[in-house]
Amino acid sequence: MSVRVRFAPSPTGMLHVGALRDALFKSLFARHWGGQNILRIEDTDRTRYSPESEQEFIDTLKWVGIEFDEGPHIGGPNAPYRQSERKEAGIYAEWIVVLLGKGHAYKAFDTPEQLEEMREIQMINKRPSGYFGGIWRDGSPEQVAAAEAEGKPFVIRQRIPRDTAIVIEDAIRGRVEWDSNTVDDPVLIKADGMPTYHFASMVDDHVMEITHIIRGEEWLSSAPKHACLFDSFGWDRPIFVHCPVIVGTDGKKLSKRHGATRVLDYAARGFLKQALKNFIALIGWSPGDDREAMTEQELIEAFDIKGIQPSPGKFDYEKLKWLNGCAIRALDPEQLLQEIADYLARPYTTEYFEQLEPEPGSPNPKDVLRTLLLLRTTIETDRAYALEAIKLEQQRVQTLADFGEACEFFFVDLPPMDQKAVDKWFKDPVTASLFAYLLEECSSAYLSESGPEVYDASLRAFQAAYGLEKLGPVVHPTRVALTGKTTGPGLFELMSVLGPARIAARVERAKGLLK
RNA sequence: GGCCCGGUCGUCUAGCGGUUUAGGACAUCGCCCUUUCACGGCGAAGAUCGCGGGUUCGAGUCCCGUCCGGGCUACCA
Repeated sequence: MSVRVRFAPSPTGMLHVGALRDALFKSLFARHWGGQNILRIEDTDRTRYSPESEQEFIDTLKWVGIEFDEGPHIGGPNAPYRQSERKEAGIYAEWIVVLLGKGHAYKAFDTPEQLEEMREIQMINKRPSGYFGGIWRDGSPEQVAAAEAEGKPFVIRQRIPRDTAIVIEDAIRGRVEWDSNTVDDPVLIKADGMPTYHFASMVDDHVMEITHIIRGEEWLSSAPKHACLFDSFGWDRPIFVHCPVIVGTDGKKLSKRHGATRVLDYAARGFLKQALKNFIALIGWSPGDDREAMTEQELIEAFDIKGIQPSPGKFDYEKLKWLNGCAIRALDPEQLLQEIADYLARPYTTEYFEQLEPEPGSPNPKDVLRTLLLLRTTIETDRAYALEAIKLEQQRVQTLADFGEACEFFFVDLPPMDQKAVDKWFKDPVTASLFAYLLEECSSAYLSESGPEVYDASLRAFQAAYGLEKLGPVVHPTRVALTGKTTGPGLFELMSVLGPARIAARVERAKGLLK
């Protein structure tokens, strides 16, 4: 039998990195075994469901390149794939009748107040809290009929067997056992007729022939209920795989406090989908050897449940950046340029920086946005020039967003000058001669189509002519004059890309700044 | 309160009773490369494997206890 897994999110907000990890593991697992990956929307809680959120889930999944073989957006043999629609189709009603008939479920007419009081008493008595009986679990048919005749609202609960052990064999944690007397009777059908997760999900997993229930460890405590439900129906249990979760640096569940958790924000910050997936896969999973930077194909080939760690992992932003830098360097320049163009074409990229609050220690979002828009314009108007600039910066950035700031000096007429750099490098008397020399060189025809080696030779000729011991006094003032900064690509390479006209204009301006 | 899960360098991890002076990676520091910043290369520092008992000739690896952390304990998922 082929492997079948499902990503079954409840679209109640943004798609965060924890959900992405969940989806990624399943996708990798399905691809590894040549099985099917199914998308199912769990929207049985109508008060929390939002269609915008569902759209965000689909958009995000599309961006990261996690694909499904069946789902609400593409259909499939098990349609519909939204639980609200499956409810309308009568799927859950049909199965609850079966369960009721077998005596594994029962109607309970307790009021919320009664349940609340029950739990309080249980806590005080140091007993497991939850619904273990009351009058309805063992209510007589007459009592039930009477309550129904009165029109009292009711829920349908699962009848968990008592005085026995419930054992599951988890693929990551091994054998886990519960005393069934500590497992309460969960609600299967709510008073409004909607199924709960416990019921809808398990019924769907069976109907859709899911072979592995891969989910976060927060579900482990409900696993005995789910296992019992399969047993009650007489269905084969799928393999349970309870994955560790991703937590924030404080060890708590990832939330807004830990910085960005929305996957689309990572896209907007200029992370490559392959780097993000690579990084996310490495939290809680390892190929078993020392490999870290891996391609999609390598991840699929290496992915295995045996490599999943039982303990939760923290999200290390620094390592993500490193991996992203590796991914950028792995691209050939043409691909990279296309990647950048796509990145800049996405509306959310600009939107993100527009609404981002400035933070001390990181570049001002306004500046990032400005330089990014400049890069976009240049790619549109002078693609070849933009490509040359990007080639030179490819080795020194970590995110796509970094290209804006890094390439800025290539694209503006006169780059903004770093005053400290000017103060440091424009005071040597020889600098005036250097600038004069550069202007003269630029007016010579031979420089117009020159490569880096020609600029190299030209500057070294100046060094020799003035008997300078080191190249520094030549290189540094020139760099500041041309880029406004003390850091950046190799000077000769950058000069070759700028060309004599731009060089001349910048040197001319720099002359005016000399001490 | 109850039930369950987890615990190896700051972080992600390798380890599946002996080849371990516990390996790799990120971050940190140093050196090299070099016109700068990066990239790359080399190296340093960093974990008595939460703690305490066992089992064993031998334990990070098995068992028990304990502590700490987390999850669940909804007519949420």
